[in-house]
Amino acid sequence: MSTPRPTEAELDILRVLWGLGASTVRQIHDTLNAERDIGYTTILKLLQIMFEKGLVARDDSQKSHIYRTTQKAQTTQRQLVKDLLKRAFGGSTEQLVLQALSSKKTSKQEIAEIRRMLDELEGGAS
Amino acid sequence: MSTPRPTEAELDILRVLWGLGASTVRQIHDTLNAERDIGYTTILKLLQIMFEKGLVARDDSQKSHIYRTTQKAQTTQRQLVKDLLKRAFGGSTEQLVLQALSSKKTSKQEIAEIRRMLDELEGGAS
DNA sequence: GTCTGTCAACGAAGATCTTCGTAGATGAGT
DNA sequence: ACTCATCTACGAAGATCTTCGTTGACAGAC
Repeated sequence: MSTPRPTEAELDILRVLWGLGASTVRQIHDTLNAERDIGYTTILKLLQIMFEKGLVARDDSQKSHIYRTTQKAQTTQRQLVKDLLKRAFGGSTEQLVLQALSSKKTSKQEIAEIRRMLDELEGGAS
Repeated sequence: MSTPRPTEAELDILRVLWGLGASTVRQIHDTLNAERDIGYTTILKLLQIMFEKGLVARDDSQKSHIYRTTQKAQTTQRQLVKDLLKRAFGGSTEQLVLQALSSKKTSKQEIAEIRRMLDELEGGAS
């Protein structure tokens, strides 16, 4: 039983948690509310739903419960990429990478970084 | 007024249209129904909705209307990648590329292909 | 001209997602 | 003990998405 794919609003919250680490509803709301108008109880409700889905865990030993992700950012991100790869690119990794690189101006530094990753990947794997 | 992001079911249909080119509802249904059980009228309804959204155009000069995409596959794919980049990766292209490459075993050939793309990208752009 | 199969149009039910108001609990300060 | 601020829990409304049944149009076969 794996965790389901997060919805859009849920992903917003996960993104905040990846940035802040374990947080209270208040902290998450403050962060997210700076980007877009959103009610406190909306965040709370979402976290409760995410808790039921297993997307987050919580420590309720304090009055203000503390939420944290159950999956590493990498794991969730990889799943999302895998989905997109299958649903939109028919599994063609290089097409996805191509669009990723051309969807945004990519700096020479980033390109060098990616080259390094390719080297590692080629060196290590089959 | 740009076209909205396709939903999951809509993307299934776009993927078929990218593969087949302009098609009738029947053709799309036959293709998609081979993958998963789905009613004919479901496809029809989706195409009508997609038509209203501007995701597809249609030629209704024949009894069987013929649908085609209004955007090139590349355009839609790039938009989807851009969204994912922003929503899940905080804009870090290299993280996305990294996850793309490690989400599936990537062949040496694919890696070489990607290297070539990097060369081109670096040659042309800033 | 009637029957049969195929088609588009329409409406609607059910699921899921998003959002928030309200109510009730709890702890801090006075 | 009372009040105020803060917190969780709950329910529900509205939006969107997904799916398909039904209906009526139409064309070809007989």
